[in-house]
Amino acid sequence: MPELPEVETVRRGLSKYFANEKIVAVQVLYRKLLLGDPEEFIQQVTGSTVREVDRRGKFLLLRLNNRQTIVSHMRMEGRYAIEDGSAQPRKHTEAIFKLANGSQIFYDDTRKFGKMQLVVTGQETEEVRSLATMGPEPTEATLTLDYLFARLQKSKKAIKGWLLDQNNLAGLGNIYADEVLWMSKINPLRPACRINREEAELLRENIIQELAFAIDQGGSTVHSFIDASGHAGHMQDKLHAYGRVGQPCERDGYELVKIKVAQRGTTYCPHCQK
DNA sequence: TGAGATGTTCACAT
DNA sequence: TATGTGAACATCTC
Repeated sequence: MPELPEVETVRRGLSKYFANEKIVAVQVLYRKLLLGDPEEFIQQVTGSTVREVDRRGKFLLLRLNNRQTIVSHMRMEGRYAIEDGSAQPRKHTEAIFKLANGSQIFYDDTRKFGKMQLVVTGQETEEVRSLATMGPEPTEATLTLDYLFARLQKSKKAIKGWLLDQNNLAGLGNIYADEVLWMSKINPLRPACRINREEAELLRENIIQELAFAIDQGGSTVHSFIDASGHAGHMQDKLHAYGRVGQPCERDGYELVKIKVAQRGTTYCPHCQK
């Protein structure tokens, strides 16, 4: 379940392995992976070179040398893997990029939710609507307290759901939303507009620090996430709330409970998250 | 055996 | 406009 830290980890892996190697062939084994015409995709990508790999929120942007960009979203279980030239497609392999150096990059997706789309470089926001409306990246410079607090005040939504909305800020998913709320001692059901400025400041710092820390840990391996070279992350061992239902809160020892907020499983401490 | 849970985004309903 | 719900899928658990 790639969230921002996992996508960033994959981005770094792909940057290294695509690294100016020509893509000599593309195989698409699941046509619905692609938004747009599959033939057009294959034709444009074949013979091109990935100059660099960018990221915006949970989207990967593979910059080709022919003024095209592959916009890739892994959704739930999408996964890139580096393989040698003899590797055969697996049950859920949806696309294969064969590189000039003989290696292959597989895109696998057990649940088939992930999507790829070819767009003209620079036209991403015109062609991918969620990129056009996406909120700021969660960094010190781009996620300001003034923005965060003002935007929180405008919404009555439960804070958990608010944090998951990529239009408010980019990159948080279910795992890290639970984590930053636990760290900030905020109840996931609290309406966004009921968070005061001091709490917003704390929330902001926790979001920025937690995501940076998770990237440093190579992401969380909870269900299927593995980086592009096949290594699991370590972040799952550092989580305080997500996946710890029934276990004692590390702060006060009370039992963590699981509820549903915005249709998503949400684990929190009812004693210290107010 | 089969219902329910898993989690991201979009389309649609209210 | 803002918010909520179900669908797109496959797999695992109870």
